[in-house]
Amino acid sequence: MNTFEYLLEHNIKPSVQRMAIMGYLDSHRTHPTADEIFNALSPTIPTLSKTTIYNTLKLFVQQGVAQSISIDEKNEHFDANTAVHAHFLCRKCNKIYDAFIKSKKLPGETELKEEGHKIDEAYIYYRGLCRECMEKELNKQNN
Amino acid sequence: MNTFEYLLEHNIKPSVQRMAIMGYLDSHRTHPTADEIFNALSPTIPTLSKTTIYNTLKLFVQQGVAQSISIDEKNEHFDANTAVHAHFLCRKCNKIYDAFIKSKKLPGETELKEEGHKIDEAYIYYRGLCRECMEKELNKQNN
DNA sequence: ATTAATATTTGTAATGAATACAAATTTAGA
DNA sequence: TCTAAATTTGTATTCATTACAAATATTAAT
Repeated sequence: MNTFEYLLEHNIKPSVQRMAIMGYLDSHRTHPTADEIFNALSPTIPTLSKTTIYNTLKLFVQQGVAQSISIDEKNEHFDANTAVHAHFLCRKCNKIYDAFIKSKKLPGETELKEEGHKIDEAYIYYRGLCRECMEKELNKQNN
Repeated sequence: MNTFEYLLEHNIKPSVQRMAIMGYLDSHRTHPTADEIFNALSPTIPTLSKTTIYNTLKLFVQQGVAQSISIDEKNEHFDANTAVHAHFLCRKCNKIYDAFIKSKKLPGETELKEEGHKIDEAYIYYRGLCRECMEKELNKQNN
């Protein structure tokens, strides 16, 4: 991805900080929090402020180059993938997994539209235990 | 609903506070926050503490008599309807609407299960502008 | 019934992510 | 270069939620 062009196309002036944050989000599809992004970029941009991270992420969401994920009640997570897709949070390791969505119609969508509501955003969240953590549990028992 | 029996059936000892909170949740399907519940019950139970509200709601969620809705990034909302159903948050009036789900399979669910993850909870959230608020906007323009 | 053990509730203090705000810096335009 | 606007920064604040320990209520045992 050409971060510079991509931001410009979405009416975001590509400052050093914004490029760095977008670049990080694009290359780390791990749904990082504002804090994680700050810790990752702080060494290379020593003057970086956490407020800038928050401001920029809010701007990114507004301009449609990132989506905010509220699957984790503690922290807000961010995703450079703005397409509607499902997220799965593992309660053990707190990793967030993606899942593609095949169907065009999402559950309840038709009903809400028929009632006259205008839908702007859609999120599908799952929580549970991921495969990796389940395997770890099994190994513990067998030792 | 017989609140007393209902709590007992779910291994929750029906104290005065718990009955009141469950009763409120059951009779007010408006997805209230902990604060709203506190303000509503505080007059009738003057000694009521906000910590009790939080403790009780957490217990309710654990025991499966309520679900927590994180559609609103400011506050956690609660719902006595524990069935999986979609929620729509109006960005203008902040009202949360329900929507029934017909299909048994939720988007992305099959993929996640095939990858070996165990799903315990599922949420479907929408955000946008509700019918009522859209009509208000139109009336403003026509005056 | 009294006492002891347990569970629940309460109030205050602490936490911490997110925001407000104003000063400092950078960028763009004349 | 100078001025205005935009962006960034740092600090202070907010506020929902949690931690914790004391107080109260409930249950069980003797």
